[in-house]
Amino acid sequence: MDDVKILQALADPRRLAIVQQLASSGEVCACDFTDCCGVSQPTVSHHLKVLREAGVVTSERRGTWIYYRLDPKSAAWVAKLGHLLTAGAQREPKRVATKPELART
Amino acid sequence: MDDVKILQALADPRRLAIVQQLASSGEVCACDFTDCCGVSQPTVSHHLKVLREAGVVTSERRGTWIYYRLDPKSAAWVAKLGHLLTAGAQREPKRVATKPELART
DNA sequence: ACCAAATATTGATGCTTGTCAATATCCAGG
DNA sequence: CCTGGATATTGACAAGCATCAATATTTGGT
Repeated sequence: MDDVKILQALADPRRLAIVQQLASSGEVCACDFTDCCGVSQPTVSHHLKVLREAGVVTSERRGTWIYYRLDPKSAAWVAKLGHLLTAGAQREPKRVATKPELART
Repeated sequence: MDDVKILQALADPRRLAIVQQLASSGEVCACDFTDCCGVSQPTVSHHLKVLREAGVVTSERRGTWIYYRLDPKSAAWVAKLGHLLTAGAQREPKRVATKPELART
């Protein structure tokens, strides 16, 4: 599970919309994303592929339709990153010399 | 604060490295990122600009040096997204007909 | 076996982005 | 006010990416 791949997958307006719809619905048919994104079918297919290969979503075929849902592992990773950042944002600056060798005398 | 902008800012190996170093150190001088990223000084400056304009980091000038830290607001937003995704990943599929108008008879 | 609907792939195109060399700007000290 | 170090900007280039039209593939039903 590549860290940057997950962020790259989320860093697109259509894909973020897809992911947000998945988060609220739990499971969505691929054909329903065409409306949500206002973009052609091949483009939706492309975006779903990016999300799939990044491990953000999983797909399950049921008949002609393919249903998508969020992958818990990458979701957990994003949450972990969120905690890391919020913790880091509150941290007191390490006074352990950011740049010791160049410190003015 | 643009949602996608934040993710786009984080979705780069160098910038993620910068952000992670900030998370662990709390505050870092701009000059220290040159080593960490293995990339030229103008490129580091460019990445810091992207992070700044996305609201991911804040900068404070002290003499010749400029110190960077994480912005709590965007950090909180990432955490919120993480929670949204983890919650959505566990949700039971809405049985509220994903595609009612096309349902087979 | 054939048809229709859902999804995927291909190929082409225009836009965005990461990178660097060169140069410019800002700041503290002498 | 000039010099040296830190950071920013500019310009150029290559690589990546989102998008679509056209086409291919898969699947269930008849």
